[in-house]
Amino acid sequence: MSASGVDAPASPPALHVLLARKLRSYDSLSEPEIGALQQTIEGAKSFAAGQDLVSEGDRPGYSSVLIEGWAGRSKTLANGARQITSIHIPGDFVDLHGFLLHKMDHSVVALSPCRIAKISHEKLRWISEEFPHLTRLLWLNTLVDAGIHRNEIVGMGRLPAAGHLAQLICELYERLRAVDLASGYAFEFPLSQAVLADALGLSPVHVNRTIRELRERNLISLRARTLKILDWDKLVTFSQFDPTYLSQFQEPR
Amino acid sequence: MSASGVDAPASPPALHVLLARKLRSYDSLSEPEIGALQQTIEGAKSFAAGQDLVSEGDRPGYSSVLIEGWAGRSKTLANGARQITSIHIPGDFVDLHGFLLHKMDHSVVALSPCRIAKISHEKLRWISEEFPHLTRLLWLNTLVDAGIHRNEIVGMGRLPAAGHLAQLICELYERLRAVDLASGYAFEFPLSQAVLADALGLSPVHVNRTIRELRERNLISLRARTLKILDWDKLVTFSQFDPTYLSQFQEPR
DNA sequence: CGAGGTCTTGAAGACGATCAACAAACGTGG
DNA sequence: CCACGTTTGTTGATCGTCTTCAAGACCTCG
Repeated sequence: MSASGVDAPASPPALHVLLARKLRSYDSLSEPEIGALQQTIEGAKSFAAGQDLVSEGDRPGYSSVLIEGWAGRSKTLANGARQITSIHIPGDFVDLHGFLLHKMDHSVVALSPCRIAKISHEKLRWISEEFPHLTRLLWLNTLVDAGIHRNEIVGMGRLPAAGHLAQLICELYERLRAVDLASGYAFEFPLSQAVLADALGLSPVHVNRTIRELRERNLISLRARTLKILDWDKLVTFSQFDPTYLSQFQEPR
Repeated sequence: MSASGVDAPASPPALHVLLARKLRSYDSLSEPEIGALQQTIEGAKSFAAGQDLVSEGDRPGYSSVLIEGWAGRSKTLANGARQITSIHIPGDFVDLHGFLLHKMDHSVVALSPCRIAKISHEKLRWISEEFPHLTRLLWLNTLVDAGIHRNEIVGMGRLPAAGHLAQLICELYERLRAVDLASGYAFEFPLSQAVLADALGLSPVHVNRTIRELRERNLISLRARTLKILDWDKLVTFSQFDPTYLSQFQEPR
């Protein structure tokens, strides 16, 4: 992992800090709730880019939180085509839904070198029995995922490629900022154009041309795995991005 | 769950029956849980096709369960284009996520004449404090919605129009069967081609041609708002439909 | 029976896919 | 540190799917 020009923290924060920060963006946490989270954490595990953290059809006994790196939820079709349904960044619970869904309806794949920590489903069940408020925040976390999915559907169905890509960039920026992984309007962007194509439902060639369009419009720069948003307001207007669905505002829940 | 093979019931079932049936497809319910559901029900309300049950930006104090008719979650863009992110049928909680999201990130629109019942968020909170197992089933209900969204993303991103439509038909059939709204392989299908276009992210003209393709392949017939699946196995193969994500099997949750 | 919505079809055009070739960047071992 | 192979990015040409525009048929319901 390279030391980049972007000001990533010297060492990644502990899981419960990362997770607590995320849940706190929805509502404040009590001491016992933080303690409960802390207790549930199990050891970290590393994955190389391209590896499956979880595979379609699995029935994992735990859920995983990303500590470092990016991951994606992906489905692969008979002809080998892959669709990434959502992209995940540090602090994201990549398969919290596995707790109740049991059988995974998709894979979770490392899109860059990743480190995760686990929370057993047994302990999640304990939380759901003993900590209703914390449970609601975990539930909310999965509801935000669903909101991300809905936005993706709108992007795929009704936006042209450039608008769709711009929207994804806006969303990732807001989410990265919420976990302190952006410096100014720049952030590390570890995805190849081929991966981006699988996320957007486009061909790699067209992703290349779509990025060029955003460059030529002076909306972004992307080079050496660093993405810079050159004009946030114009990018938001261009993509019709509305961050409501991310629910990044504290309210009693 | 054995299909009775009979026509739709003469009068629609009471809300708590419909909802209990749905949640029971995930796991069995205790008497107190059924009692709790029963207590939370508030009066029914009717909507004409095209009306909003809930509008984007609303902060409703209750969530709605469809008793009769079809509804859709929809977002509208600046140019007036509409994208329906999911279609809902009787027994579906159309905006359970509003309980924790608070501000609606999309509208819910009646796609046919609808009747709904309400459950106040206050009572949902009470359930989440007092009935952890029932809460997990409600949570699961929203997770299945997210799975439906993910499947839609795959359909939009990586399937041709005909495959995508076929997939949607397979999904709707399975969901309708689960609430006894299919007789054999036929069911009432109240959507116009224009509405279907907004759900699939296509133009109405192309939806027309796509339906024709499925007809010509002898996969479906669609006439007088009645859809018949002529060859289930071929339709499943053609659309690569895999119902895992619907989680319609009982397990301890 | 008329009117509006819905369905159907044709023709032309746009957006994105595919195929092919090459350039640039990266990483690994010598 | 350079050489070399592999992955990633870039560009052009052609093709196909889906969109748009337009017109007419059909259906449904007052």
